[in-house]
Amino acid sequence: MTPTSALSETFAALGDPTRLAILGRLASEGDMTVQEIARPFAMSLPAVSQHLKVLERAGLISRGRDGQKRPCRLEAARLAETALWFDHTRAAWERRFDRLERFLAAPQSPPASKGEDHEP
Amino acid sequence: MTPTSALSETFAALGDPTRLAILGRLASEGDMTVQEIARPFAMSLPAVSQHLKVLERAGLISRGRDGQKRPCRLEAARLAETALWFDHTRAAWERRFDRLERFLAAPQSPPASKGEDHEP
DNA sequence: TGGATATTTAAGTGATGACTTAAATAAGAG
DNA sequence: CTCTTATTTAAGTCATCACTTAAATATCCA
Repeated sequence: MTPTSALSETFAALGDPTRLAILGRLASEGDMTVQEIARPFAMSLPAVSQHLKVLERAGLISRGRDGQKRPCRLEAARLAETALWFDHTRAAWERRFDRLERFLAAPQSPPASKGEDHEP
Repeated sequence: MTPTSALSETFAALGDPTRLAILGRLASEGDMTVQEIARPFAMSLPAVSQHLKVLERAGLISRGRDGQKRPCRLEAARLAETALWFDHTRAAWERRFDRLERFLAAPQSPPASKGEDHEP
């Protein structure tokens, strides 16, 4: 569905503690202006503005306009869409296990697992 | 629970199309050696090896030893653990909506939403 | 109009990231 | 021991990233 490049761009946007904290705060406290978002961080306003641009490009937030303020809002839809990747990956993983189980349950000779020593 | 820095490191590891593809293949095809992993990619073996190191540091894969081969295995546990962030974030988001709804349902005057123009 | 507030753009810097090729290490096979 | 296979380390390059300060833009308010 979503092309891998877009997915990885979204994950890359999540791959920064500051941006993760911003999203967390938008989720629990609701829409905020850039100044409000910036307040708890020990960094300049432009730095925060740049983080917000990354989040917006990744589709994780949107911005409205309220006079001179640009309120930021979490985009829950993109969040949910991104979470799907984990579901799909886990599903593929489990499908593989099911196949393996069915194979091992068959009355033929067991196939002797190849990759040993997997807890160093 | 998981410190934000570790979470963001994991997301950063997911924020690359090559690594995302590697994980997808490990999920659906099972444990693979470095060579097998590298085969479909148009990049050198050391490049792939470096990607694997990133994934391992992020806890997303583990590696065993089978003679000269180092089979890579997806770490489903870390994957599930990472997916929890989405659950938590969505939960916080919904809690906020519940509070808002309860407030709006109260017989007092409605609070006039502040952030307008949120679909440009 | 002029001034204060909110936010972004520009331009630069140092660190990190994604590669490369060449050489090192590790282990199985003759 | 030597050859081949599997993987990693070393070292270097080029692009991107996370910031910074200074200046530009936009909007409100008197």
